[in-house]
Amino acid sequence: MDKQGRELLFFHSGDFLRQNPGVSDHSNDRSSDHTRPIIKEVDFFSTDRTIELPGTDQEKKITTIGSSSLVGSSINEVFHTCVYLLLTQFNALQTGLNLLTSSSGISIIANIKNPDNNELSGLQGELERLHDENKKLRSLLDQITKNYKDLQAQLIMATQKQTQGNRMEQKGELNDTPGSIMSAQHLMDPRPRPSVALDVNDPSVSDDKTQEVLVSSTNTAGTTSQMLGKRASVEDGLDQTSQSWGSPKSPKLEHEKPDEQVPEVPFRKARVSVRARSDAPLISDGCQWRKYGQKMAKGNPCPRAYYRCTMAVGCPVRKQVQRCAEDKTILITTYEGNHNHPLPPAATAMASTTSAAAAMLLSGSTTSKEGLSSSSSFYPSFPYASTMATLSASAPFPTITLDLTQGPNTTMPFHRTSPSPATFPLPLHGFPQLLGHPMYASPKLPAIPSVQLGQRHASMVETVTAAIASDPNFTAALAAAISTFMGTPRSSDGANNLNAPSGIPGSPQLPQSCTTFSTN
DNA sequence: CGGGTTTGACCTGCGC
DNA sequence: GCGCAGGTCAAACCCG
Repeated sequence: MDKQGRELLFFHSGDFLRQNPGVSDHSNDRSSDHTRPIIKEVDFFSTDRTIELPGTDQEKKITTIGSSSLVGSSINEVFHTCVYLLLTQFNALQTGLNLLTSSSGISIIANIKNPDNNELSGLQGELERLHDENKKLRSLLDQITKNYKDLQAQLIMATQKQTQGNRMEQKGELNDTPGSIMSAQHLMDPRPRPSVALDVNDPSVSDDKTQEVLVSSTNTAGTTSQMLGKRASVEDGLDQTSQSWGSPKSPKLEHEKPDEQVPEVPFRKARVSVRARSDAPLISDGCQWRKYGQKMAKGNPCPRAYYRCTMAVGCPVRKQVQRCAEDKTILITTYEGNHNHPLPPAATAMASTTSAAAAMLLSGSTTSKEGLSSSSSFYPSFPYASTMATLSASAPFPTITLDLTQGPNTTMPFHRTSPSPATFPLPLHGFPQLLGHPMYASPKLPAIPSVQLGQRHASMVETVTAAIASDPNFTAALAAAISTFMGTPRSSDGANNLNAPSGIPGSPQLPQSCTTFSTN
């Protein structure tokens, strides 16, 4: 069992774009350039990471990554490297620009107050130097963006190659499995590729024995991740005990479906816990749930209720609902599993959020185990990220906790009021990485029951765009990188992808990739 | 009567 | 091995 402790913090892009203490230190002390560390092993979840500054070393690093090592190393690792480099590069760059601007302003003021010619000339020289450096930084930013695009193209190519290789292996192992069309998301998954084809679009797939797998994989990449997780657990010899929510009863579940001959494979399942203030016994997430149990949990006077999804027979999704022992106004809803059925619009948001969060959790779990810490931040340089989404290290399952009960920023540009605080369909369809945004961290997350899905989706896109648009130069690269990291839509999903109201296959834009996420 | 809830029993994993 | 806690089952019950 992998009990690797982890804490994952989602970040608010706009926040970290504006703040970076580590870089500011550097900007004030240019002599520290030579001491900056070089990324030797990029760990997306590393907790002991120093933000680096733009410079030749990193340029070389990016060039190296962009030109080689794609084939030899895990695509996931490579991509993590890319994303991390982009983040760090831009972090440093952004801060550098801001500080330069600030420095320029100080220089001007100094000129007014001290009209000494020598000092004036010195300040002007400094100003020019700063301008030059500003230009360099901007060009570097352009280069980073370009490198990212190049790397993304290489990633796609490598993905295709690897997919082809997997098909060959799959044909060798399972003659009855159809060829699969795996998206980059699948290859982003750090786990080994499954030997079971997951192509749901293949019309030849009619075998009931594989239907559940196929259906599950149809809806989202999240399911694929979990299926891949199953495979990985077996191949790695890790986690031999069932880690599904129904772990003790999972064999029984198998018995309930005698014709279901998908092998029982233990796998790690990520949980997504949502903390929200609500007086209602349940949060309205759009799904239909049936309560199947209730227990008194230790250390909590409030009972824990167990629900399973009843929207489709055999849907593995379950959730636990329990009030916080410390604050009974806080309702803790923990989701696990992926829906194996189409979701109604109202349920898509939450399902996508939980799925994507879980996918991200699982995706990063194997690439940087050594860098994970139970008490450290995912992005220590993102000051607003704390308390937004954390990953529990003590939990038997990797669990992301999305804390919606507190927000660091009360100046919410997108705040909406709602007459019905009992429900809050999260408008986070596929944007789990933005859960750290103050908008979604409001103590009173608004419900938008009257808003049509399309409108909500559109406004959500705008919201997301605004949230990460602190710097337009970085928006495209970061959004594409993160969205791909979180899960690229399967362009082959076609009609099966009911959660993609307006998906644009192949586009690296954030909204498209996210719309295909569901809890499957 | 069908579907959902309640609740005690049971199973399983884990720590000591 | 034993006890505890988490999770699930399933019969009884409730409700529309």
